[in-house]
Amino acid sequence: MSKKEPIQVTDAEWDVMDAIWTEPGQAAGRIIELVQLNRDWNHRTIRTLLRRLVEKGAVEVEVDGTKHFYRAAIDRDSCVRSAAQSLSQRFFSGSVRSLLLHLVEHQDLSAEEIDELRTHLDAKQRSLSKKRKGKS
Amino acid sequence: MSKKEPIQVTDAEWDVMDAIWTEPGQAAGRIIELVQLNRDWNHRTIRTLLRRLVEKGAVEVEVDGTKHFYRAAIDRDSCVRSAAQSLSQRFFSGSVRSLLLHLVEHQDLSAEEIDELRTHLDAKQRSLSKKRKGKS
DNA sequence: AGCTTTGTACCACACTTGTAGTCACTCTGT
DNA sequence: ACAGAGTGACTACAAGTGTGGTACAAAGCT
Repeated sequence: MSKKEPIQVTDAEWDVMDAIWTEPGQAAGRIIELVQLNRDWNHRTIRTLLRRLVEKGAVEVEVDGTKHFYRAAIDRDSCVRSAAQSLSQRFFSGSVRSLLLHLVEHQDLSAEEIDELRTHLDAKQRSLSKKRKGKS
Repeated sequence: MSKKEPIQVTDAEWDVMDAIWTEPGQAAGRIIELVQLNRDWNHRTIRTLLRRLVEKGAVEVEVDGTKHFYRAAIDRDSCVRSAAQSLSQRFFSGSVRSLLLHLVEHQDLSAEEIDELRTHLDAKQRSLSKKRKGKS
């Protein structure tokens, strides 16, 4: 019975999460390096963000003597999923389908991207019907 | 040379935006009614949110004597678009295509939804190739 | 052994956000 | 004309965020 509320990660914190997802189990020094590839932040700032992520439960620490090693406690894919869900919640009263339709309609997609998407949809549909057959 | 930064609307404020998008050009009283259909907020709170939205430039006021009439200065579709973009920015280094692929892969879609999506993709692709032909 | 670097813990501070309260004015019904 | 309801401007205030400073211990270099 933990994490009922989905852990609210802020914008700045995402950049730290990214570093941790990229190289799990690193100490603060390395994480700071990684983050600083993208953001021009003081190492103090990044340490603070790390601490807050740990407090929030988004990141776990393994203490070894004096050093702390960090790894994500939340999975990247589920973060994407829940972000997408909150987006569709906000604009399409929860319908991911509507979100997808909107994106297809309003974002500029190249012909190749459309093709790729269709390929994936086909695969998805095949696996769906297979599952259905096997199930019922 | 205005609005370079995309106007940061907060969660609570979205609910007010929704009311304004639903019935544009209403006075505060009506907007408060609309918001209160969904949220149990004090009318003070909603007035504050309205004021902040005006300050941010997300909403425009037309003053008529003593009353103010509000209408959105930003378009709903572009809000969805930019939200989707910031989402793909965060998780897919800006690629909306990757976001779409991820959604198709990881969100549960029914067979009907997949069909619908494919139909839209087809239409999209047709209009694309038409445009390409007409252009170059 | 002492100084420098590295690392963690705690503190600071302004700005934003959620959630309202107060003041002052106007409109409306009696 | 006055009381009460509606409306807008300004104020409040705690929690959350972005950004970084201080203090102090351990580790490593000279």
